[in-house]
Amino acid sequence: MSHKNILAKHNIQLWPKDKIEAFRKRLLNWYDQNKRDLPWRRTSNPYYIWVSEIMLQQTQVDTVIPYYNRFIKTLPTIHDLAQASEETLLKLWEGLGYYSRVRNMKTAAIQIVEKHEGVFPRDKKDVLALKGIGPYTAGAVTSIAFNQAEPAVDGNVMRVMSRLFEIELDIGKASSRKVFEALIYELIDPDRPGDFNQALMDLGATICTPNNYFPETSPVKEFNASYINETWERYPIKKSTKKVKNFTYYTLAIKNERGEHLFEKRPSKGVLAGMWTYLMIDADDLPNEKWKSFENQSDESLIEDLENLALEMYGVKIKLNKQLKGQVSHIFSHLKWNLLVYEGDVVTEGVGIKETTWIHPESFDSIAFPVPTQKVRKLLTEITLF
DNA sequence: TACACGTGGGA
DNA sequence: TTCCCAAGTGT
Repeated sequence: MSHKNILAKHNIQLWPKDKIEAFRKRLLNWYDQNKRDLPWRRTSNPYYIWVSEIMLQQTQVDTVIPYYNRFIKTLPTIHDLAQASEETLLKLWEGLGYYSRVRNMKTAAIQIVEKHEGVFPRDKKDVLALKGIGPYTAGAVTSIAFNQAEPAVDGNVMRVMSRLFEIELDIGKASSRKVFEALIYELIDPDRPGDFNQALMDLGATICTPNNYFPETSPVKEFNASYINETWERYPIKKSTKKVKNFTYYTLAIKNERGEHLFEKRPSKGVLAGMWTYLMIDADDLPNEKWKSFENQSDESLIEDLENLALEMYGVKIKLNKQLKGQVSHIFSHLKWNLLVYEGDVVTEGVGIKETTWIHPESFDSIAFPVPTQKVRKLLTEITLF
C-alpha cells in the first residue's frame, strides 16, 4: 500500500504541496534558531550518531550526555566496540538501564566488522539488520548521518503529528507507528531530512510536550489542526498503563573473613539479566506463609529458615545477624522490588544451585552493579544510630 | 500483538 | 504517594 493510501485509510487528510513546503521552511527555520547544542549534534560520524540514538531510547537527554561522552572517548571506533569485553561495556552502561542495549550494540559492531568491513552501512536494509536497531533508530541514523529521506518516528513525533493532524490512532499500539511513518514520508524535507526529523523531536521535547502544552507558543501553530479547532487536549490518544507488580525478597549481605562480599548472578534472561546482586531469596520460597508479609521480622525461626535456604540455593553455611538491617525498594518500569536486608557471615563455603562470587569492596569500582545492588550497598555502609 | 526490559525526573 | 513520562527493540 502506498503512503497516501495508508493515510486515506485512517482519515488523515494530507496537506497540499505548497502547505507542506511552507511547513518545512517554518519548522527548519525554528530549528536553526532554537536547536539544542548536544554533543552528538557536533558530529556526522554514523558510529557516534548510532551510540547516541541507542542511549536515548526511553532515556532523557540530560541523563545520556555524560554516558555518551565517556563511551565514545573510551571506545572511539566501531572496532573498539566490537573488541570490548562485556565487563567494560556494562561498566560504561552502569546506571543507564536496559542493559541489553549495550550487549546488542557489541553484537551489531561485530556484524559491521564481519559484513561491512567495519564501516557503518548506509543502506537502510543493512542498518535494520543490525541487532538492537529497529525502525526508529534505522531512520534516525540514516537520515541524520547520511541525509537519507527516512522517517524516525518516536514518541515525540507521534505526539506532534497527532496534534497537527488530529490523529485518532492510539500511539501506544505498535501498529500505529507505520501510519505515522507514511505521514512523515510525505512531509519530510528531501534536502534536510536529518534536521527535519530532529526538529520534530526538539519541538516535541521543548514545546509540544505531554504536559504544559501551550500551542500558541508553537512555531507551527497555523499548521496545527488541534489548535485551530481547540481540541489539542484530546491528543495524542493513549490508553492507560498497567499497574506494577510487587515482589518481596529477603536480601542477604554475606561477608567472609577476607572482607569480601557474596553476590549472585542473575539468570541470563529476565530482569537485570546476568547482573550481580546480593543474595535474594523470594519471600514466596520461604516455608512459612507469614514471612510473606512485612510483619514478624524479629522472629528467630525466620532467621533459621533463611540460613537453611541459603545453604540449599547458594551452598554456603551462614550465620545471620537477627536484626533487620533495613529495607530497600526499587521500582522498575513494570515491577517493584521490596528488599528486606540482613547481614551475616559465612561459616563454610560451598557450591549451590545459583552462580555466586566473592568480591572485595576494593574491586567494586571495576564491576557494573545495577541500581538495586547499589542501594543495598549504600544501606550497608550507613552508620547505624541507636 | 502485547509484554518484558531500567532508571530518574516531574506533577 | 502514585502516576506518567523519555530519542524503542526483541520476542
